[in-house]
Amino acid sequence: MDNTGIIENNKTQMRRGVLEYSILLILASGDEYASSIIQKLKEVDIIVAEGTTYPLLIRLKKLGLLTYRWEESPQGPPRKYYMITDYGREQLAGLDAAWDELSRGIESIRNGAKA
Amino acid sequence: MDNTGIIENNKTQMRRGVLEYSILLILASGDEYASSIIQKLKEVDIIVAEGTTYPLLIRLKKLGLLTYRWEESPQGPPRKYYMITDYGREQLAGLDAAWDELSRGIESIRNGAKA
DNA sequence: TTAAATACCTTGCAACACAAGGTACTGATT
DNA sequence: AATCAGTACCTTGTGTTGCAAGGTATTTAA
Repeated sequence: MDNTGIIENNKTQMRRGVLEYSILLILASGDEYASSIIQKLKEVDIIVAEGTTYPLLIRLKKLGLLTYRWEESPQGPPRKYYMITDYGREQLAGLDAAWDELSRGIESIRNGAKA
Repeated sequence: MDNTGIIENNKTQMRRGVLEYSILLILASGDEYASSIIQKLKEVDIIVAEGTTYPLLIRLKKLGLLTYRWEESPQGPPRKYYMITDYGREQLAGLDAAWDELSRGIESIRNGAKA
């Protein structure tokens, strides 16, 4: 049995849960296009694939959390800059709370587990 | 559009990522049976359904992270007490690291987002 | 024997991350 | 003008898995 398999699989699982949150957080501080979002996430070790990101951005747009505008690129095809909406900021506040709650929950179990 | 829908859905998503981790953490500090695990998770606001827990425990057992023993109950049917294995403890260490990494990642984005 | 409480488990559905594959624009090199 | 490399967008198919709903079994008490 491959030891790293379970861990790797679970890291993926953990990431899944916070992906939307992470993306909203990034966009809350400035507009970005898909590739730059992926890059920024990679920088903080939250690795995400293109095939995950594009559908997710489209979903968030449909939900009204994001909009976008096209912008010329210095090199290559135009970029789709995503922007967070007011509604998106509202929801982000809720996600902040959800993350805090989850963190507290895990910390509680962790400390309890030290017994 | 229902405001709470997105948040609720996302809380579920976040929970998903840490469920295996949470269960291993709980079992690391003592043997428990399914219903008591669910109860303990509820106490720290990590709500999980039976239909999620039973298949998950079975999966973790198949992976060799857990084993179980039957034990009589003071009331009602016998209980299946799950126990973490040595291998499970090894993997748990990896999950601890994964959780820390994820937390750090989110905190980084969050702080960056305050700009 | 019926009911309530506890505990176990399965089935079917829906959500969703990802690998792989595809399209299209730009600028540089042949 | 044709080709290639780099960048950027997007879709399809597959597999995993959380959950609601429904089901089985044991014990105790009325």
